[in-house]
Amino acid sequence: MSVQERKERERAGRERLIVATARELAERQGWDAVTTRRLAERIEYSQPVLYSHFRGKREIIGAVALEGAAEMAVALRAATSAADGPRDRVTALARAYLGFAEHNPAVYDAMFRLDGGLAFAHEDTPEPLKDAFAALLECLGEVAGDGVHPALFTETFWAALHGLATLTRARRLPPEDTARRVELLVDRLAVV
Amino acid sequence: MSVQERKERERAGRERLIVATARELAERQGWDAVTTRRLAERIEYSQPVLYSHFRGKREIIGAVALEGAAEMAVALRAATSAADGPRDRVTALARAYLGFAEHNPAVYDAMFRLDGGLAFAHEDTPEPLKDAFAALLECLGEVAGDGVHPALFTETFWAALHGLATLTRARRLPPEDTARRVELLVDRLAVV
DNA sequence: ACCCGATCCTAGCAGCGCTAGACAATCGAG
DNA sequence: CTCGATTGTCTAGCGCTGCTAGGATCGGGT
Repeated sequence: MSVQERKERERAGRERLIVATARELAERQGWDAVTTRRLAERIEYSQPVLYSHFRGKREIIGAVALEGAAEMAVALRAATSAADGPRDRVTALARAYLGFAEHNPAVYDAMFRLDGGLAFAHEDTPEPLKDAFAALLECLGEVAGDGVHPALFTETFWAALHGLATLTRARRLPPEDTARRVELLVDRLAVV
Repeated sequence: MSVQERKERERAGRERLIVATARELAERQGWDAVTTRRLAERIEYSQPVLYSHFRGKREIIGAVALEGAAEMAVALRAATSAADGPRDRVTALARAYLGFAEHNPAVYDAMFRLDGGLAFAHEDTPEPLKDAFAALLECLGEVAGDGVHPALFTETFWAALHGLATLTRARRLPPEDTARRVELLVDRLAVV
């Protein structure tokens, strides 16, 4: 029995290695550089091994996305819990969100830009994604204002942050004024 | 001399054909389906002909993006000019923007999600892109509010719309509540 | 009528995601 | 301890991608 357990542990370890390697490679050289061949070479196995863990490249992206979602949830909660008062909490949340997107662009892409084969806004959405949204909701629900559904407010605020994150990184927006845009967003959207 | 002119006309016509075909194919089957081979086959020329007009696939995407930007500017101005009062104008603008993104997803992707090799937020940004931003600015500058730079306000509002457009289309947001999210956005962001 | 330059196509390169089938290592039964 | 079955891994290859070198062909100018 322990032989089987050891094998399963090794398998799980290798799966983590695949995800971590894919993430690192994507973060360093972009997702285009994450090819099954390169990935296989880095983990020192042949290509088909990847397909014994994941159905394809899509699912690897999805795995990175889930890992990222869990980390983002932690980062957001850490930022909000360190701030006093609803307004400062929202500002801290927004900064933490954009900071995460800026410092983990490949992970952010895996979560929200690429197709990782994950379900969103469903009952069968994976737990880490629901939890990341919950982290947003916990903070933003406080400032939705009267007569506005907290989830709807959260979605809208999130969309605004997502727009800032993606347009800035795609050089569609000059990065210098990000702080002022965030300030404007918080000032106008949050009811305190 | 007229021979040369005829040839140039024919060349220009073929270039338009390439762009239109790429756009149609992308709109119908997604950008992944727009391969140089398929594109060449549809215009009834061989692949290398594409490269005598554009440096590569990237530039073809860029050409579609420019065409789309011009159309979007027209659509936005048409929507705003049909509305009375700043508030209704902003609502109309937001709806027109999201409508354009929804009905021309491939063109929208070419403009804002894919790399078409175009410069943004620069002095050497192509004219159609600057003009599309100008169309936003004309309407949104009115409602920036005191002490807020119109361009900064426009960028922020635009980012929010972009976030809604992309997250909705990527199924990250349920599409039913789009209208309410827009209403919330206009209510809170625009100063009337 | 001929030549020469412009124009276009055939063929091919390296790399992609993914998989069939061969091969080796390991396990359980006799 | 040996043998067959199972499991795990690799080599090789398919059809596709974006892109390009080099040869053929066509048409205008002399």
